[in-house]
Amino acid sequence: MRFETSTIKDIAKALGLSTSTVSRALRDRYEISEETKKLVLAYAEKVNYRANPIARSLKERRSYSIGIIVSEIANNFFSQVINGIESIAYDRGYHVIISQSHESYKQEKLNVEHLASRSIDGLLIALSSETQDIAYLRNLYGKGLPIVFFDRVPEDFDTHKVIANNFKGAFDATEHLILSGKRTIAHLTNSENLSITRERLKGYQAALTKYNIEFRAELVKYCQHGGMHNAELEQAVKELLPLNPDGIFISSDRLTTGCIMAMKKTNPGVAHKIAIAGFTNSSLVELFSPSLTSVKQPAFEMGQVATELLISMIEAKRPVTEFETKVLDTELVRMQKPIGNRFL
Amino acid sequence: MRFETSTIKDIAKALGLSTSTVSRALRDRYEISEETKKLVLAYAEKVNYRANPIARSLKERRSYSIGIIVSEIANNFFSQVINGIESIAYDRGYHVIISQSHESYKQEKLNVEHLASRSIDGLLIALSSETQDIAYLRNLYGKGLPIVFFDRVPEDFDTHKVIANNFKGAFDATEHLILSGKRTIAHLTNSENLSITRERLKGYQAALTKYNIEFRAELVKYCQHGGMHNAELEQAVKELLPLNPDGIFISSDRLTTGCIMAMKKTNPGVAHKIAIAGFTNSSLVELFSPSLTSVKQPAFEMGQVATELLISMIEAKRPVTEFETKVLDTELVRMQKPIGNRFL
DNA sequence: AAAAAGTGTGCAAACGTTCCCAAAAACGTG
DNA sequence: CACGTTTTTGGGAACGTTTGCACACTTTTT
Repeated sequence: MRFETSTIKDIAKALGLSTSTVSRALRDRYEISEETKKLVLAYAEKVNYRANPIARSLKERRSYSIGIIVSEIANNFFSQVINGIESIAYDRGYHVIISQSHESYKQEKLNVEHLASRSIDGLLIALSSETQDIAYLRNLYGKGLPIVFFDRVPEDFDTHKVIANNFKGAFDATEHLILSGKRTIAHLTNSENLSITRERLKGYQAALTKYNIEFRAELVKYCQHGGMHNAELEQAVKELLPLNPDGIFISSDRLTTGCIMAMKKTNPGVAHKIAIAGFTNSSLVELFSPSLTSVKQPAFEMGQVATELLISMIEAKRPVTEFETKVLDTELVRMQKPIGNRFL
Repeated sequence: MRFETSTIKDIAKALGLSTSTVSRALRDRYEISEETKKLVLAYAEKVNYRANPIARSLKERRSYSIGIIVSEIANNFFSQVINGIESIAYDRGYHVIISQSHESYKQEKLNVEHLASRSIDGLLIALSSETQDIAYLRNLYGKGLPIVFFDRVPEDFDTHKVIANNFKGAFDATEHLILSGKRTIAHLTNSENLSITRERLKGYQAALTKYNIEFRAELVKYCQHGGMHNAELEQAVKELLPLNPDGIFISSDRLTTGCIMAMKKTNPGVAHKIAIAGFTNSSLVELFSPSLTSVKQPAFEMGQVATELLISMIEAKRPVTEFETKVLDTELVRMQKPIGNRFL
């Protein structure tokens, strides 16, 4: 069950030309007389000709599509990044294929390899929290697949990368808590595997240092699965609360919302007593209770920049050897103060 | 810049066989000796052979991929539907390509036609709130492209459809408000173009009727852009509040969150005085303040069912003529009562 | 022992493009 | 008007598969 469309051959036959001529007219390549070109174009328009992208891909050995790997599309940050990616990709004639790793290394690898076999022209990827071994990416990269990392990037991989200024974002958030008078500030974060985890931890520590607050390792809790499992989060919260933190800095979107949820569930009483600052791109934070201070990443822009870089690699005539790591600034959105004695 | 992989030809050459034999061994078709099959399979495994899906698509005139059109992936409901779709599609060997209409008819049409030209084998679509004219879909459908609608479905289009029990969901939510003592219940809803709008309106009306509450048209506000524009939402809220509703039933995910946001912004004082019940699949509702009663759709399941139906159409040997409309039940999640005098 | 049936394999065409190469047409130029 | 040069066109291979057909060989049937 497939539907018929007119091909270049049909046009050639109808016009008494060769397929090569028609192809040239359509693609506007090489020398071709203005006259025949017009003729062909007019006829193509008339029969509503659409080039078959599959055939084109086969011949040209590229697909005009780029693969995206994120852990979860149901995540404000990532869906905004994807919107940024699309905005550039479509403009430049590329299609995007989105895959989700669900924070699983196995799934991530499977998806990447699936995409690669579908001859994507390039890959945009934010690593899963489980990922430690990126040999399979090196392998593909070595074979010539352009890759640009964003958000969660590996350290020793020579290619373009786009990240937020995680250090500063974390520093600002922590400093904000300190300036509101908090002294026992916990840090709930993602798997140590991730670059963002390490960078944000450093920002957190730097802020403590600046204000002469001792860093206490037991106040830092890692969630290996990035908050995908509720049990993990609740466990972390359960371990943290007995230490009586008066503030908590949380380092990722899902963890932030998940943590508040876990606190409300396990210790509803204290949820409002602890000041929260966390990375999140949710547009709904204003509705949250308890309210929180959030670090917003320029997600849309991150997607755009990463895509520009990727396309530049794809379309480069010679292998690219100069790589850059773009760092984009985050924005601190301060908690809204309660009005009166009601939490609004 | 493209990377080399081994082809069927390479294998044939290495093994001294013909490409046909290799192809048959790989595809496990026709009569082929157990022996050669093993030989080929072993070698293919060794060189990590991956069939080129592009070539296969060209030859077979199908792509093993299905297109998805939703208005927005950054929407809890739709991202859950997509997860459901993926769960089935991948199992059955299909790839999914996601496109967003951003509630724009033009964008929707463009995306669909783009997908069609990329020879997707079938289409799963939830119409944009702007869409009135679906002639272009009929056209493709007439040419043989299998289409299954979900959530937002057209009335007179003979194909499979999967929807939630919108009438009942709306009825339950409205009834809940009534049973909590509300008598002036407003209804904030999407564009009249959408099936879900009409069905939910009926459910709302039925509940009012059951409890002898007069239906007042001025209490119903439509948002043509489905809450994509803040101005639209704020305007609706501004028109609604002077009518002094004590309850409000909201008919979509984005509108629900958007409306609360708009109320808090424009009239923070009353936001907590109006009982809210709305359709939303957000996992974050528990964090919201004011809290609300929500109608949850079985989004994941909806994606699964729609995909099953679509694949059955794709793989049908003869044109399908018997169509079904599956209706899935919604779930009412009652508002959590405030604990003590704090809104938790 | 010959014919029929069954089994495994290879050849070659096809899917719809693009593009190299050569041929043909058009044009200058001495 | 013969020649070179430029412009335009067509032939045909190639991209990596799948598959109808034919052929060769083996086995069964008569």
